Amino acid sequence: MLNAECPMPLRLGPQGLHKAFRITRSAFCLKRKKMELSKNYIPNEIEAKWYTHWLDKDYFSSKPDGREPYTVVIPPPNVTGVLHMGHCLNNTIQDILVRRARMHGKNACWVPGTDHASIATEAKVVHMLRERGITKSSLSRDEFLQYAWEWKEKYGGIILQQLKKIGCSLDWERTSFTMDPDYYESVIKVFVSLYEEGLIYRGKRMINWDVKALTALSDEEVIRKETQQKLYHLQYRLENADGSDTAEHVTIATVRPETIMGDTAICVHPNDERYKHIHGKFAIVPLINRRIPIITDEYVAMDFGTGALKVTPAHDMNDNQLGQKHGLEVVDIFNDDGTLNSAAEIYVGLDRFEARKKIVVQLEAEGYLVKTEDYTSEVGYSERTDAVVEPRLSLQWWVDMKKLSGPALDAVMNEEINFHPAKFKNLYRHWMENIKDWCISRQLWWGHRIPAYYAPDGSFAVAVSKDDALKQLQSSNSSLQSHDIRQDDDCLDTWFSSWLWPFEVFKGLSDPGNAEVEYYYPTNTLVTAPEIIFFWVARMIMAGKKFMGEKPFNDVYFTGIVRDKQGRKMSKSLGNSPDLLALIDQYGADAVRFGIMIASPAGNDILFDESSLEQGRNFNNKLWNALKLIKMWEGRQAETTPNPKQQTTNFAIEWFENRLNLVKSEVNEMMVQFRLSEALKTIYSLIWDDFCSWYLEWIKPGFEQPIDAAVYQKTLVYFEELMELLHPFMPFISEEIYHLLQDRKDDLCVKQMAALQSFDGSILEAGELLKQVISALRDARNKNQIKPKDPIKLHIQATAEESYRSIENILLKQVNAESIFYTAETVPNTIVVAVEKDKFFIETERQLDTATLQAELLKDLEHQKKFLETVLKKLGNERFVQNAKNEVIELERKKQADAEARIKTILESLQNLGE
RNA sequence: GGGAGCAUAGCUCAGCUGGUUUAGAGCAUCUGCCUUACAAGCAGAGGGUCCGCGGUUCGAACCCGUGUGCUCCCACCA
Repeated sequence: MLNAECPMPLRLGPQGLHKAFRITRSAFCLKRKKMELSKNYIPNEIEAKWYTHWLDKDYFSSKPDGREPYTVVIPPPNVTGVLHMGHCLNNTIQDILVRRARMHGKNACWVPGTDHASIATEAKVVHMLRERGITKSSLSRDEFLQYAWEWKEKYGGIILQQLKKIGCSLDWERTSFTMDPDYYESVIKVFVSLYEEGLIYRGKRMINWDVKALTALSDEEVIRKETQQKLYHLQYRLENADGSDTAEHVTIATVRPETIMGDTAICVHPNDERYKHIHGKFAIVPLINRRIPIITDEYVAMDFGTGALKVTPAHDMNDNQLGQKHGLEVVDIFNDDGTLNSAAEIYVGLDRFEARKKIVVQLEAEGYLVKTEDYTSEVGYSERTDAVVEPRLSLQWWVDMKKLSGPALDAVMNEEINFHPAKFKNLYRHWMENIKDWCISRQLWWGHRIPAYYAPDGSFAVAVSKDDALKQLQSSNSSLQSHDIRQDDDCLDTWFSSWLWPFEVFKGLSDPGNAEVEYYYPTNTLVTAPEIIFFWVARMIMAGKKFMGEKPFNDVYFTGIVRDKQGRKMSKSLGNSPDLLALIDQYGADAVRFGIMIASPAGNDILFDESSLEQGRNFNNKLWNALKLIKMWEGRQAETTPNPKQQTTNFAIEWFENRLNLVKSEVNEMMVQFRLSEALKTIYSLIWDDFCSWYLEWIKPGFEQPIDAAVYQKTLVYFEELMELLHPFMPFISEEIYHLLQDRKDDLCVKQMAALQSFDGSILEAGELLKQVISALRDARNKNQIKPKDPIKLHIQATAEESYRSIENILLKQVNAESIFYTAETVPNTIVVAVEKDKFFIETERQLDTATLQAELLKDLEHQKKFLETVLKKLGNERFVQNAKNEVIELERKKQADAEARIKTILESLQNLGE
């Protein structure tokens, strides 16, 4: 395996990598002077060299000017993040769009940055402190934050450095962070203004509680997973209203027996015949003997479990609603960390799942457990800590989403913002139409602290500063002093800052109307994963509309989710996520970019397979070898002389030039439609098939022969143009080849692409015909076991002889013919090959295997006859002839003529064989 | 329970507005080549009930209906 040693350490701090690039580059330049082109392409040094060069030249930095901007803001990765496949896909796509825009005269601006990721970062810091023997609870808020910033400065943002390895052309001077001072200020401003408008409120509601992170979670942060559980059937003794024993029982089914101490009712369906006789009675909660009422509600499903439901308003979303409806008592039996509190009366201090085990044992021992069933249902887990989420009643801050969602929904539905692929519009609409209020408070220290200030009497004020808050509070209590009031301890949900990202990176809120935001906003394209369409995309649209009065972007490109070969999502816990940096070292960044792009149309999940990286590496190598071939000709140019071979090479040039123009238009069209992988495929095939396999072979001079100087110069131009097309996708090798082809002072990275040119269809057709002829003749050689080295004599019976005379040279070497003759008659004892209306007779020394040939011909004849039949049937159909478009009918006539000609040839050939 | 999407070669996928479709590409397979750019390569080949069924149409991989299978999203049946 070719695994060149990495010239630089893999993981470096923020400054290290750039430095490493510089050192490598100078070493490389020294070596370069006497360097021959290596056998295979070796990417590592070349990639480091060019990235440094581009940075030195400041190509990625953007300032407002007279050009049209092309703006992309990076979806800010977590500051704790490490580059993985998803990032690689996402950022490669952005880089392709940005580089292409840069080469098309736009002022391309791609803004990098990171997200403070409150839960993830706080968890990392807590972990780091624990290793040093420090507990969070022993620290003051300020002390903790000091450690957190220390951690952020030291380890945070590694991912941004890693993006350089894959070639991302980000404007590094614009690197933003969601907790930069200006940004922080804007987040607070937004909170205050939404509060003043009545769109933010404080309320006690059921929330999703993360018992590990000790914080509330928004609905979107809860992952529901199918979980194997047990459904326990528990018997509750019944009492009459007067307290006398009925000697009856009611059996309920529950998956959470540890919550029975929080039960405050048992509920049955009012129409359930089985339970009508117990309406109005009371049940006794086992183990703790609390007396609770039997209530009725249509909410209960009669056909599930036993049809009787225990109601625990403190620990279940539905039970809470039932509780409110029926005025039930709320008994909260859990502490913050998921252990039982004194309200539980028993097993106090024990973890909820430990308590469950013990309670089940006790219930069974005391005869309350009548049945246990296996049961699978969806359980909520914290996205960040994977703890089972505990529904909990709690006082939190909320955003009223109803008013914000309207304009954001419209913007997408009326295509002011375009989704690619459009299918995500439905998903978006569904969510927006059923939107719920957003819980934005988090019980964390790392993040934007909620700007609410409390007076000792519990009243509070929301303001951008403590002083402002004090003034507000003093209006009702003039004796209040600054030291009397206390700021809310909680932080805001991370998304409450990232929803401002597309404009706040240009200080759209902290410095309203500044020249930058006026120029760059709204941004052009957002590239992101469909997973965060609600978390982020929807909220950015709301924020853009609300705070800037304008959409945040024109287009949203949704990538697929990168999965492993078995279709599983890549995740840390599965360990199926490959080490991206190791892959880059092994295959090269261009190959990785190629591999991940070649099979990933917008919105389709991609099954990651290393073989596509191999394909990318092989493509690099192909390019490298084409370069070597052309470089061999550099010193062997001959002045143009009028000789018969001239015409041949003219044809090749003319054909490729037209082909290039055609493909350029095609690629352009695909790029406009965001069909990136198709565009890459098209370029790949243009280079490998048309340029290398056909064009270069057609113009290739004989062994140690000179090449026509004009042809050579044209070839350089074509190769450069191919590199131009390829550059956005594979920036490193294309830049390298651009410079190795000729001594260029400019750089491909900022080269402006020429306007599209028209192409001549008839030349392209002639080229296709030539390819067909060559392939057919080669196939005939193969089938007749003519060794590649054995030359043939070729007889051509053509409708237009001249067209072959002008390309004789190409034909001679492509099919290894020693001579070409033209004939009007069938040539006996030859292999006959028909292409369109022309016939080719291969004369060879070799004994022909007539039996095999005959069998082949008969098979073909059969096929052609069948085909002709279907065509004739179609043409015989009056309604077809009446209704179909003229071109379609013409085409069918052509098919008919071709098939008939072909059948005739086959018959002649069979006759020829018989002789 | 509600919604969305997908089903094309052994595998991964293209196939945009129904007609250049006699359905393509890469990988894998087979045959022949170490031809002085490239064996990480070259020249070829084989391989398909376009998930089943029904319909619309002169014409369907494509549109409609239906069945089956898979995936994802949303939702409070303990």
